[in-house]
Amino acid sequence: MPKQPTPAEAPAPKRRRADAERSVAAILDAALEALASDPDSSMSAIARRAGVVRATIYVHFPTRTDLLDAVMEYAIAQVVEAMSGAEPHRGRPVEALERVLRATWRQLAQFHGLLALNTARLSAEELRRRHRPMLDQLEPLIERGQKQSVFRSDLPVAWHLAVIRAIVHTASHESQGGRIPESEAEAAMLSTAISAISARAL
Amino acid sequence: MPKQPTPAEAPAPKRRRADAERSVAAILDAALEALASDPDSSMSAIARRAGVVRATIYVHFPTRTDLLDAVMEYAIAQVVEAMSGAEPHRGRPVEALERVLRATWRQLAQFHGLLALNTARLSAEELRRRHRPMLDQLEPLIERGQKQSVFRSDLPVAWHLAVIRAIVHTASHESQGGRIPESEAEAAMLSTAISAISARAL
DNA sequence: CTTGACTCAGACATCGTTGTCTGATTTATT
DNA sequence: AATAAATCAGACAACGATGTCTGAGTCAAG
Repeated sequence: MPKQPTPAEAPAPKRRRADAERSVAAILDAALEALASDPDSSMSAIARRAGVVRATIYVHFPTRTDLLDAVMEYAIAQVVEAMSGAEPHRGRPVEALERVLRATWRQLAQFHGLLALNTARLSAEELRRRHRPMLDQLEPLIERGQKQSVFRSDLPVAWHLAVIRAIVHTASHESQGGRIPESEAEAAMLSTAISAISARAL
Repeated sequence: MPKQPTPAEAPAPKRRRADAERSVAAILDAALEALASDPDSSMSAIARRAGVVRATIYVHFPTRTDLLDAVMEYAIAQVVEAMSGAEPHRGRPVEALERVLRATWRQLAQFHGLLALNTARLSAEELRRRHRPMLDQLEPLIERGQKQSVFRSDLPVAWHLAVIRAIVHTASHESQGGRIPESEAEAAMLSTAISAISARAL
């Protein structure tokens, strides 16, 4: 399947003016912020935050659902990039996990609110499908740790992944609520995550 | 402070007809179910599920917010009752924790959706204040475990509580999504929760 | 500089939801 | 059986959100 005659880049082959490109970016960023703090943010609110008129959003995203999908893809791409940048494959599993989580957790925290949104509007399967890219970054790492008997093997990988996700979100939640400072939250998250999935006798 | 001249029971001193009592109960139950599956359920939807006309809800709950508050109080009361029924104070900390979680987690799962609702409409502090009764059931248990060096003392109790809550929710989520059967989810939840908060050398 | 793409300002119809009200009917209580 | 309480059925206004449209103005690219 070689290149089509149309000189299309991979995802959005539309040729837009630099102008429009900026608008889309602004809208995406604004939507991310707005929806993270309130998943029911209206199009007006998003437009206002983006410094744009509401109708402009509809030029680029025909419907609210389309915008939501785009925002989700945008957010996940950012997280995946941060994760893979932390090289999950390198070094001993425990250290690799710490490295990845450290690099990721603040970002995940930022997008925390989006989860609520998506659990509401998407089926569980669909949601899982879209989160896949993030899990794919961690899954081999966990499996590697299991093979080395560093992580518990009596529980499925999927469970470990779910637990780690939950602990990361907990840390962001507790720190965002001012219950514990960010640095302590990070430390607590790391050590609890390790504890939770580590095999008994180290 | 002895009894007031008015023969008032503790919470709701209103003298209602048996009739109305049933309606309120039906509405509360319906709202619980409806909101758990969709936090944005409309009054119509709730009324329909309760086998009642929408106007009837407004007879007992002047506004949507009032209903939401009542539902939340109702749900929390149920959970607290289940928890205290499991006698958190009795026996060794690890076993007591297992007992309490086992008795509670399915119920908590049922109300899982309400959390999303309340995080949206309430401030973090207010939310925390209302969840207090549930935490109060667990807190002494965790502290007891820490004093016996069974649970980690290098992390605050509040953190342990948050982690436990997160793990329970994760279990309910994974099992509800059909990723693992309920019994396995329960086992995984228990053993992970213990792992997460236990001190290193048992 | 000229053209076409893009944005703005503001209006509009449509829809669903909340909250109120009325009058007729049923039901619990005594 | 009589009385008061509660529900029903259905209408209503008010509101906010989505999505569409128009016409005028602005900006990037050739």
